[in-house]
Amino acid sequence: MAYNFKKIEEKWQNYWKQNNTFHVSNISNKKKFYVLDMFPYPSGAGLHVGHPLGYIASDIYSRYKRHKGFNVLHPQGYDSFGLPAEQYAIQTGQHPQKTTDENISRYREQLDRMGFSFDWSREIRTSDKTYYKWTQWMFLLLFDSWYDSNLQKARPIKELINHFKNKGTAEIINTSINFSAEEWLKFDSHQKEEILQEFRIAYLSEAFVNWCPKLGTVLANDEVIDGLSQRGGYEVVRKKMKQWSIRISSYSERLLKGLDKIDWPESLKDMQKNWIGKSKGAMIKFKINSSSKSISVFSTRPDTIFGATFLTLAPENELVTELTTKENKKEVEDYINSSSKKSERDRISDVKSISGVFTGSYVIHPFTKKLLPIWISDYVISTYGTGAVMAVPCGDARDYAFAKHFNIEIVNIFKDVNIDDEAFESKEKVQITNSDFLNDLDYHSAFDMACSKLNEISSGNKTVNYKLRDAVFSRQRYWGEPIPIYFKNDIPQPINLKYLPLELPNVKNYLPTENGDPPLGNAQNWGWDIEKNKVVSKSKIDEKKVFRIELNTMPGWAGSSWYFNRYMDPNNDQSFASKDALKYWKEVDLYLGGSEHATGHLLYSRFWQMFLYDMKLVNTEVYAKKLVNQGMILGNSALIYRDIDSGIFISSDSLDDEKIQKINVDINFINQNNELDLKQFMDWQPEYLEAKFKMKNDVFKVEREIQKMSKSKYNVVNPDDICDSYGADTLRLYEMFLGPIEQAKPWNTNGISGVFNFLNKVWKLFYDENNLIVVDSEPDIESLKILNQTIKKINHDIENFSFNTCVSSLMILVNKLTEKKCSSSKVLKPLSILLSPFAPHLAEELWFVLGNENSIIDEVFPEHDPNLLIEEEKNYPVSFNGKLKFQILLSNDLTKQEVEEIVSNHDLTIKNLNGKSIKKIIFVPNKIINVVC
RNA sequence: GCUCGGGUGGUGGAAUUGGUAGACACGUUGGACUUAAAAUCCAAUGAGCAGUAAUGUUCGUGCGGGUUCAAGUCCCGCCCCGAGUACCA
Repeated sequence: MAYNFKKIEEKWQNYWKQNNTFHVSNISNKKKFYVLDMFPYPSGAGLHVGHPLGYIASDIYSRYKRHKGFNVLHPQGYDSFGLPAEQYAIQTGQHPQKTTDENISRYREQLDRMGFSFDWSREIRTSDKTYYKWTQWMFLLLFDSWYDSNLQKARPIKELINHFKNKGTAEIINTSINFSAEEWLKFDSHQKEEILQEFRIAYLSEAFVNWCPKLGTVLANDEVIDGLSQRGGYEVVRKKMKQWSIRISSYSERLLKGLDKIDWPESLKDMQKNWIGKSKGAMIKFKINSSSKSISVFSTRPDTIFGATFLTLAPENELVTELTTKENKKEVEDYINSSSKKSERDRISDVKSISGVFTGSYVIHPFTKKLLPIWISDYVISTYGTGAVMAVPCGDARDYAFAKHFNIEIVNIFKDVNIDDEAFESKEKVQITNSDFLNDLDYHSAFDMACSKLNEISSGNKTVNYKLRDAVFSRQRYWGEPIPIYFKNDIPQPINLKYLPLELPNVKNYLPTENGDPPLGNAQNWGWDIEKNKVVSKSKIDEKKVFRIELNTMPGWAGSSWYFNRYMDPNNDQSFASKDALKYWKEVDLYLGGSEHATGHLLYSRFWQMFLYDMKLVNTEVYAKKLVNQGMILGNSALIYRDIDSGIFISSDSLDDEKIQKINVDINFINQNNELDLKQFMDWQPEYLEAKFKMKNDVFKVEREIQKMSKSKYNVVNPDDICDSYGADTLRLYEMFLGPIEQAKPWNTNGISGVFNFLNKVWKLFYDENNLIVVDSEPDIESLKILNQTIKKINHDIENFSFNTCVSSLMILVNKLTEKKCSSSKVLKPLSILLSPFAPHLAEELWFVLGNENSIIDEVFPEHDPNLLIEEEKNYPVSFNGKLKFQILLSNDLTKQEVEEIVSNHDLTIKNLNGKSIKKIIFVPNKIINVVC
């Protein structure tokens, strides 16, 4: 009988479905274990081979834990709000809800084929109103909260208002606003709200966006390539807009400290640490020469203050207009204009070109009272520190280059250091000179001294700065959660929690309105009636009873920042999850997903959970104890060149000196010789219908590049074909066999037949051409030994998420059993269970043919018998330098004397006591001896 | 640019974390079975040199240095590739 994977897989998938095998209860006397995957965004391209990599790994672990006797929660859902569905809606006019639903059912079909042990009764979708109701609810909590820096936690805004009523801003730290209780009571509602906005965790502020004037819309960074829009290749500028933001920066210190409490990969923690970017330094105030104002600067090197010879401001700095003198006005405006066309990333990463412009104004050095010129340069970023830099050319490479370029004075404050050619950036082994009271001090003492002197003359103080910025929360998009806020006389008002969800309205057009409003501006019914407490027609807005509703929607990260809590109790409509459910499941025990989320989702969700914890809504501040990163499966992308000036597409082999933009095209349009099918390409998107090409010998070649597999890169490979020709079990094993899960790797199917052969070999241990050949007799000792070795190794390797080596071990075992013709049920039974997490369909079938009636999933995972694992000693000589040389590796129980005896004996061999019996092998005279004869 | 990874045969990758580099697969070559092919099974397979052969020997983990009796593994300096870089998810 042959291995019929199709029949087997169908049979067991149906069995699991009919028996609710993977349904998990919140009530159990077993220990709980929560295994979570990062839920997918249901893109139109379907599930690609990269998605299952993590899901297979987590499924193996979940099934393993279940075999070990845990009550395992292993849910799945969809992060179903997002940009691509909206872009598709713009192109086709179809409602994103419709395409999202279609994509989800496609995903579900694909997921079902792979035999995952998900409990689908707990499925969630972020775009479902029963889900986003709670996202909106949490947003309003953020709106109605402030961060108390004294207590280091979030508190209800009401408590702050009470505090203002009684004490004004007294005792409130980390704020620049000051008023008394009496003053507070006299403020009108506008003024009060303005002040509260400085404290609310969700607040309105001006922030920069990518604005494309030609398309009349805000673009995501992903839609901008080399400063031009991906669609059409138009100019994009940075423009200020009123935006909702989340004050995540107030949690900087806790987010940093919290890293110590979680078992996440060190590299990922490092990334978050650096992203939060804590640095110690000083806030230094420089008085402006020509006005009463001053410029505050954050510097990590207050010790070098006497080396400061100018100040540099970001072009966006609010003081720029005021500081610019008449003579410099045109130059400054031109400069600001040109830098608004550069992306922030380009500005920071371009270290080679030096640009800047003098404002014409000066500040006064707090100690020397010398005048320092104020310059503007776009390497200074408005969102880091104060958007102004104290430039010390002798101690900073960038300032040095800037000063040389513009002929600004350079003062050397480092004793015995030559700075003729470059700045001296080290803090170590140097004394300060030329610096008045800091002379002869080292870095640390000078740092402290400078800070205390600044404090004395009220020109600054020691401070800590974080790079982490508040998170912009508004999107000028349709397909996202509506923000449950209406505006009464321009004051944002929360919609009462009772009336959530605020449902996403229908619109005729998913593009921004003619006057530049977000797509929700197209909604007819988008007024909030405060008497009826419901949405009414916009035409009824009268600013008395009916008010306009916020037009922006929430970003993708809103719904994904708390979803792990929802799985615990997904159908609850009284709360986001019941207290009992939250208490039982508590937190995620194993979270599996890509490291590309390191500074996005994985930081936002930690913040969100901390906030919920502060609000006493969850029981733990840490939502995922352990995180394992799955490396990305990379795709082989195809890119074509577009001439920026003419818009003509250029074949990759006929590029001259054109300035080009690279565009990803669908890999399905490319043949084996990397040639593009022009017809398919032109039909692909409306804007390419009229495309013109520069070709060579009538063919158009593309460039190939390895990139992450993603719909936006059009390089997606589906797993369906592999399920069709080899089956899900083969796919599962193969994806694991490809390499360690943490490692990124390009997709290829070269070795898949090896894994398929393995499953066939397993099958042949049970069946010959016609019959079941399993026998009850005792197995031979060698088969038993290797079985026990494998059991030991697999237990160890699963716990360490080393699934690729598990597969290898299984292969070795099966090869051995085949060689030994071992068909004893005493070996095949444990083999089936070992196989179960990896190839669950086949394992179930084998378990069944061995005469068992119940699913294999609740069988106890085998433990090895230590008596069968006594290591054999291996003997072999080593030689080098033309002479025979022996290494004697000693076990701990050999004495020196015994060693000498062995050495003196000329009949030497080397004993390799194989790792287990001796832990560490160290050199002479302790445990290793080299002997030359 | 900055932060974090990675680089081992023709290919994917092993290597008990400093102790026999190349497990397990793929591919390739040869053989068995077959009229033939597919499938399956067996054998060889890092490169070079010597030898009919068993075998011996040199070189080999991106590049250049270093530490060590011993380095794929640790340290210093480079090169290349990937991810993220604050509105893709």
